[in-house]
Amino acid sequence: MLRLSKLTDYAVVVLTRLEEAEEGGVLTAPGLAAATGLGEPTVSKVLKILSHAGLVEGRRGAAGGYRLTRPLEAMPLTDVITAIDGPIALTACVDNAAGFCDAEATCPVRGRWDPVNDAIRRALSGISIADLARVPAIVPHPEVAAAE
Amino acid sequence: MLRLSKLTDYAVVVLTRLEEAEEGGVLTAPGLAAATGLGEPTVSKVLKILSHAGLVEGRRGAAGGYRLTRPLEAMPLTDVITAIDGPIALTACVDNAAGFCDAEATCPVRGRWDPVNDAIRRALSGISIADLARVPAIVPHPEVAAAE
DNA sequence: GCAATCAGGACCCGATTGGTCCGGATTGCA
DNA sequence: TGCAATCCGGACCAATCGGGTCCTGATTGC
Repeated sequence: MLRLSKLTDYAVVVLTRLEEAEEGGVLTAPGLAAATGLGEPTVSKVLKILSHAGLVEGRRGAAGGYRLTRPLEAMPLTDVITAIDGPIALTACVDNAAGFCDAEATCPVRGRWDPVNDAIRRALSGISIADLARVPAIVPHPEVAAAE
Repeated sequence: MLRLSKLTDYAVVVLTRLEEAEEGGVLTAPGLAAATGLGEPTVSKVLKILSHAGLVEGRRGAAGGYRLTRPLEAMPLTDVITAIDGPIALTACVDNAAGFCDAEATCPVRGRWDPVNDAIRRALSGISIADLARVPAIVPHPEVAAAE
């Protein structure tokens, strides 16, 4: 798998749409939901998480909404993943997260994945949300273009 | 998260142990289970998957067991991950896997994660199981060494 | 004062994973 | 030739986790 959560996927979409439509103003959660085609509660949830992480800024009140705190080019993908999926670590038993294992003595994988985590972290840190945003992203359906 | 399954973790352990103890012979699944401290059915399951992927070779019969088909140095981590967790792809909607989305027109993330998948794939392909095996792996417990 | 919006949490449902077990096939040995 | 040991393949169940929804409160502008 190595799959990250759908929320992260949604986050990228929302962030992209935020930068597209932002013209000095703010966008509301329902507005973003309509623009992205996602459910309103889900979009709201994503925005709340992103706001918590400082990637977007929420403004309450009648004319409230959300606003980017930084341009997407200055927003590495790792920030979004970390915000939503937590720290980047492939296994449950990472450096300092564990602390209690039923069989710590016999557990043969302690700390072993660190280089892997590091490699992934490095690979991801070179990608910004802007890099994902400018991908064409609308390609003809693969099954149509090249039916397998 | 970005977490991969525990089975992959176990696989690395089993493979490492397999190379350690192998001296031209084979190791049985129960033997490996005892050596790794994992459950016998689980080890058996891992070995079956690895055998399916061609990473190990199972020999039936009375003096049967499992044997590595290649040295761990020639076994990239991606092979193990692919064998157990399936193809490396971060989202459900990857290049050719989808084909049917309820809202394909409004889905704004189509094919967007490809560069990310590629980056991760590249980062992981440079790591072999041997690289993980030779990590000290037994460090003093983090909570003891540096209580947070 | 009212309406609109964000903020935070609780909650439930579904899916995926982890783990176990069983019967069958194959091989070596007595 | 029979037996025992082992792998092989599948089905099966329980549990954890993530996805998604909803509700109530706090804040702000009109």
